[in-house]
Amino acid sequence: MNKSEALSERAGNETSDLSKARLRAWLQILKVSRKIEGELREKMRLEFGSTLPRFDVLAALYRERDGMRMSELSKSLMVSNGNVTGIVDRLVAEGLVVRMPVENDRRASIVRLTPAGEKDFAERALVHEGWVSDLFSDLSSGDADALIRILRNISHHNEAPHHD
Amino acid sequence: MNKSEALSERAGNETSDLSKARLRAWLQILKVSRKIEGELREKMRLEFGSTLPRFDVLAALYRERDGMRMSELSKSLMVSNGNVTGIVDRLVAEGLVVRMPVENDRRASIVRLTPAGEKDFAERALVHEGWVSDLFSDLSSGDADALIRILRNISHHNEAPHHD
DNA sequence: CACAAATATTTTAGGTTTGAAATATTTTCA
DNA sequence: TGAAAATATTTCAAACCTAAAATATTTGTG
Repeated sequence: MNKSEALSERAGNETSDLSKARLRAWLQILKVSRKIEGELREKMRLEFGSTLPRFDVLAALYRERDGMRMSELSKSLMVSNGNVTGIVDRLVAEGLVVRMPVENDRRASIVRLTPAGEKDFAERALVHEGWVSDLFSDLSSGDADALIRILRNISHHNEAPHHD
Repeated sequence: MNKSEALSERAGNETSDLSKARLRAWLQILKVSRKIEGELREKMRLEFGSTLPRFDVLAALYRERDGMRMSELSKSLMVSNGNVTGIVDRLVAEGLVVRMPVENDRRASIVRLTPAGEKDFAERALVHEGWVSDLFSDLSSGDADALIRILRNISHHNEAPHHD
């Protein structure tokens, strides 16, 4: 705790100005992220008859054309294992991804895009980028860079400590 | 569209550098917001045996001590009506809020904190602010202000148009 | 007044999400 | 080798969340 923080602390449970500024920042992040997510969810539903979580899975698989394990997928998306199971099930039912067995490990399976999945995602990704750019049309190039820099700092500090 | 944007547009569906910067900014917002939300969810569960959505409802009601209608609550939290019904049901079961009839309008009801709800929330809010400040401990006062300014711009641009 | 339109909320169906338990398989090591 | 530990995934129960339909009530209008 630095000097000005220490000075502003009192008995009884008051909190510092810095702490309050950080709380405001967090609430603002939450507000923007909910608003944008809601807009994108609606567009996704109306234009593609699909959902954001499915789009996220397709995006991850599009970056790894040889496919990913379920566990890699859930780690990359930062959601639980059980969650990915259901989303992949639906994408399989839609014919956009397939599950393939892994040589020498019958516990695991590799998920990858079908040709239809690749084609659909490529189209959707372009449209999606346009939506985002529209929703952020007040964000200048400089502010975008500043935003990314500040948020990366926060991300890095909260990076999950990896086991060796 | 400004000159450099126009110059970087091509036939066929390429997108501008600015559009890509905005997309990166959005993905970074999403990443931070998921990470922080996950951390807070876990702390909320372990320390209070509760959840973020319930905390959010309590927070809204703490700001409006005379209570709010279900519709005001869902508008303020930016979630659907039906969603709030379930969360309030659970808070009622826990004894933290009550539903009261509205004079002259039997369709509506006012939700407000019980004394136990006020007491519990006041305690939790202090702890919560501490968690947030820790999670954002790399965020300087200046960066917090910059972040808030930039995000407010985005919020305002995407403000729901109100009906008169 | 009657009755259509508007409003406030709940209910419903379908999907997303978590954490924990269950299942299946592989690896480790005594 | 063979039991225990570790790993990969699915299943499960409970909660959250949305959009749309249903219910109940109030308001506006001919």
